Amino acid sequence: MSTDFKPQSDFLNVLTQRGYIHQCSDLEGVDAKAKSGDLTAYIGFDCTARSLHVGSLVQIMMLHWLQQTGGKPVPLMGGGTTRVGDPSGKDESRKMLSLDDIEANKLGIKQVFSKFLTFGEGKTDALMLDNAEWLTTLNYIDFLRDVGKHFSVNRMMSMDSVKMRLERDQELSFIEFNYMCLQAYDFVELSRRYGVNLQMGGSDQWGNIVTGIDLGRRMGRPQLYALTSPLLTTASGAKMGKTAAGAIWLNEDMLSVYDYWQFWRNTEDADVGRFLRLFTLLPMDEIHRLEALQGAEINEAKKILATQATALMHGTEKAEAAAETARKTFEEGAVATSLPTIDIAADELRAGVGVLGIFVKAGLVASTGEARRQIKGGGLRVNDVAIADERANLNEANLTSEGVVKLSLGKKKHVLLKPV
RNA sequence: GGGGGAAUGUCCCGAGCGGCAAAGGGGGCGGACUGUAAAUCCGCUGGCUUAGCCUUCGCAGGUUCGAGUCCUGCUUCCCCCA
Repeated sequence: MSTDFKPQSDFLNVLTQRGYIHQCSDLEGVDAKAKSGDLTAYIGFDCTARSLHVGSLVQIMMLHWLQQTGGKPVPLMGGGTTRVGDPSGKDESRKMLSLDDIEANKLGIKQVFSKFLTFGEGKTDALMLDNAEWLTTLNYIDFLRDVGKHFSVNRMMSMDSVKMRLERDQELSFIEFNYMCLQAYDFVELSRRYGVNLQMGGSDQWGNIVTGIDLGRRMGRPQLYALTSPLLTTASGAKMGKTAAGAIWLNEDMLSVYDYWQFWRNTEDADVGRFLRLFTLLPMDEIHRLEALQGAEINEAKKILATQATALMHGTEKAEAAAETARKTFEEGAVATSLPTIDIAADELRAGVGVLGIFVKAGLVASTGEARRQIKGGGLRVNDVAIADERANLNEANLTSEGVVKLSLGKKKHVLLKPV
């Protein structure tokens, strides 16, 4: 982003200081709107999974700050656009989701917003919308006549995302063009119906958003604005929140609070400051203090990051419980009974169960084959003792004084086995 | 419409004289070292009831003791000519 701009509004001040801004179509324009309390911004969320993951968290936080600084946030469910599918950045087209799946996903995704936004009828109350509201009733011919005539294919061809595909001889399907048009139309429709004047999103959405601004101008809407956040990667270049174990989901039924806390606790040193700004509400001077910590001391900052970020999502109580579980597990080496737990029938345990199967059941390894391999590499432990023999059995003798068996993969992943 | 190429381990990229569970990367997981970090080094990276068995190289057939590899047809993608 341009550097010498000095925002007047609280909104842009916060976003600038905390590093949320990658590109903006008109900083002065957005600033003026924000200052006059006249800023209504939306962000679209695809309904492709039952839960959003940390990749969407930057966007959610932007909506949060907008509301805190006097603007009106509008999370938009892509109930309509998900039926088409956004092919940007994909090398093969996404498989089509059934309407039932999309509905179910929508319900799952919605939950999370109430934790970050206040909904209601007031001026700065958040508004939850779904583009199925206007997209599903769209008539193709009408759409082409009223909206389609405003799209300049010439202009769309010159967009980076499109140009890149063409230059690389990569497939660019017709559906992708349509997705762009629908998203642009969303912006205009939101402007008409709800007075939305700003669309935010990840940096990969820039082209789509600007197309919307252009369409708004052609269709006689008041000036619309675009603001994107940087694409989040870790300091070592990996995509945020993607691990082999799975995405870092926001919904508790997809990822336990403890694992969510652990995700933040394991932040790389170089990311701590950035993440504190983006994913906590801590004041800036506190963040400056924390990110200045050196060496092992930075672990204190990581714990604060983890607890703060987890508290935003799951509440302070659960966040602190997760922090305490981690403290017992890692700092005391004790068995914290609050670790993720699976049940086993007491009779079954009495009879003895094979160690391979039980690690699979605990979800620590994907197959007995992987369990075997991990045992060879010294990666599986029972009550903190590495398993030497893959044919070993567990029985009541393995119960700790807490009445559980602690199963571990590596040094960080633990599951308790509890007889019932 | 004609001609030429491509599809490989269900994360990706990619080698593969008829003997192949299939080279090599990346990514991931584990071990060592650390600070639950990074970097580095080492191991692993189809499934199972594991001295063995089963399933994998776009799809369907065929040749062969034996096919990722050869033949035929099909599908999809790319390039060149029209």
